[in-house]
Amino acid sequence: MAGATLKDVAREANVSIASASRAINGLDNVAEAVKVRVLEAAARLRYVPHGGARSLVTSRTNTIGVLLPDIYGEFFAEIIRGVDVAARARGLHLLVSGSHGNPDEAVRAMRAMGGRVDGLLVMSPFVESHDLAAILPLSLPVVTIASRIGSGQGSISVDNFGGGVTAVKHLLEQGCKRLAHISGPSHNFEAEERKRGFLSAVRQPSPVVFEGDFTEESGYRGAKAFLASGPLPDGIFVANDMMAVGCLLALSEAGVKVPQDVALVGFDDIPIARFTSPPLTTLRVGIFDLGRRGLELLVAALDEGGMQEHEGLVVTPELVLRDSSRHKTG
Amino acid sequence: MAGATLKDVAREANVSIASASRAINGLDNVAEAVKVRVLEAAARLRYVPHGGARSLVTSRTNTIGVLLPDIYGEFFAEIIRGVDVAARARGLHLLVSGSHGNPDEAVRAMRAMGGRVDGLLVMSPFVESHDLAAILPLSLPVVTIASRIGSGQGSISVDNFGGGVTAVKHLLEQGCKRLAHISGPSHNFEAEERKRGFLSAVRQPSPVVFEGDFTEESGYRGAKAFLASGPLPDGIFVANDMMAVGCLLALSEAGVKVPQDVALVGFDDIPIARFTSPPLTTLRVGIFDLGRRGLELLVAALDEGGMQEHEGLVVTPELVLRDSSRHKTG
DNA sequence: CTGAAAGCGCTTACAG
DNA sequence: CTGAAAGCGCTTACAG
Repeated sequence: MAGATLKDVAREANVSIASASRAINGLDNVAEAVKVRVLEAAARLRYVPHGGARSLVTSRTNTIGVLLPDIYGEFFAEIIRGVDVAARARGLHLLVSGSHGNPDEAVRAMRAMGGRVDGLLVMSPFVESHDLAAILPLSLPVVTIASRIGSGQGSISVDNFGGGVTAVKHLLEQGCKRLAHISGPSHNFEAEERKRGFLSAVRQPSPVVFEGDFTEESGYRGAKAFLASGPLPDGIFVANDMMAVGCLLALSEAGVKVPQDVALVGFDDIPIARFTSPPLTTLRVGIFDLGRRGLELLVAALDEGGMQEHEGLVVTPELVLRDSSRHKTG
Repeated sequence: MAGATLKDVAREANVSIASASRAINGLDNVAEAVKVRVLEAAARLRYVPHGGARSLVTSRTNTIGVLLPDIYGEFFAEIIRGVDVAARARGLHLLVSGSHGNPDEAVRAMRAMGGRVDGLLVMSPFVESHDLAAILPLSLPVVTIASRIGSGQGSISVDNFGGGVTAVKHLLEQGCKRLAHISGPSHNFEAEERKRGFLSAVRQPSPVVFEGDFTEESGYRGAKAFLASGPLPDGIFVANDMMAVGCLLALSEAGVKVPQDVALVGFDDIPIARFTSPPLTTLRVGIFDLGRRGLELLVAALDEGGMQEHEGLVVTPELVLRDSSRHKTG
């Protein structure tokens, strides 16, 4: 009832607990007969090794902590999936903590994970370098994904600025003259970078920017705002696909044709993007790969003993051309 | 460098490790002065308690294992979010393992988690009761979410059959005469239940059923198939919203009007559902709540010592009425 | 190939 | 309020 221990298995198999341990762990310095007897005993007793005891003596938890922000939906899921697949391939467990709405919560979560993981994968727009430094044991490798801080043993980030520039250039090439932007929330680092890219590439005196919050609804409101005020833009760069979907709906309700009247470029290439009407031109970041490569970077750091500095990896978003931006008014 | 231990903290604070332990854990049988000194020493040394050692002696890991199938997207993310929020409120950690494409993998993952968690939250269409029984220590409480097995210390499931019935009844009330169904993959338990509900409620000799796989693309193909063969149905129950989105696109490309020509009902109420054109009538299951309540059920089982049997909780999907089904040909 | 023993870092009666 | 000591379940030199 209370869970069999290695001692129980050893007794049942008539061997020492040292031999039992070796058999369970598949070491080769065990007689075949002993191995068989131990494994059978273990199965009979439903023996499950106590991970804590093991990690106490090996000083390895084989667990990676994953700290996520309070982002919902596809993006979140894809990152985890990438991390998860890569972790399983290496026999690593994942201790996940998500939904941190503010820096304090995130820091508390990191603290709580500290003693149970070999390394940390942090994806949080909140956590600052000095928070990390204050809270973690010196020896815990940290890799950040798409976060503000670039410290730790490595980082993977997305060139959001470059993505914004690419979007604008593309719209200009399509012949758009009056560009507008629906941005993400201003406290979000990635959102700010995309906006900065937009502003730096746009060739207009004072381009219209509507601040959304990455939800479909705010995209809807953004388009409504454009429709209500002044001349309608003929090209909109929307900071994520979710908002672009809301934007499409508002435009379609207003009888505005996409891309004939207004060309649209989103960001993320969420699965739904190719199924909107018209399909959405967008900037794709391999989200799954972001997670996968983040974990790989962390594992590399662990293998090296943890203290090497790695350069930040920067992933460039790729323009995925679909009908929502085939403008060509010219 | 190698991480400070409680012994280091005790030495630094000039107290016994017993007192240090008490101070760190906030017990009240410690002199205020000692408490302060210990906490300061801990901060100075960046002390982080070793979770394994702690769980070894308390026989509590304060960690819940979460086993997920290889479902992507919203659903997955929302479940985790619900579980995560509820877990954090109780100071519990989450050990997550996802993307299990087959029973063996799922069972292996459960085994691996066994010795590191206080209980298991299983969401998998694959795992059977006898798998559980064979693999887990007798004492590990298990709660299943939306899974085939209803054993363990409790289960939360969705009345998928009832949802299918509700969808059909609604379509019939709208005046639809020729119903069709786009189903999920046949190896999926939930998909089968929805189809069974559809078939049992539909009043037609041999209703058309297209087997999809829960992706937008298969919904698209399903609609194409209906368009290509025989008389077009005037009402379609699509087994999830993702496929319904693909379905909408195919219909719109073919110039078929929704809901005038064909009424549509989806399943899930994913965020995008209210932003399709027309907005999608669908069956909503509070996915977040499914996760939250699953964790709560598990915690209750833990508190009771783990061995109580609980009844299965069944959540009834709720019809969310939107324009895609306002048919009224009559 | 095998076993006795030390020790990983912690908590918790127990005695004071 | 405090400390010395036992022990949680495991792995790993070490000696045989």
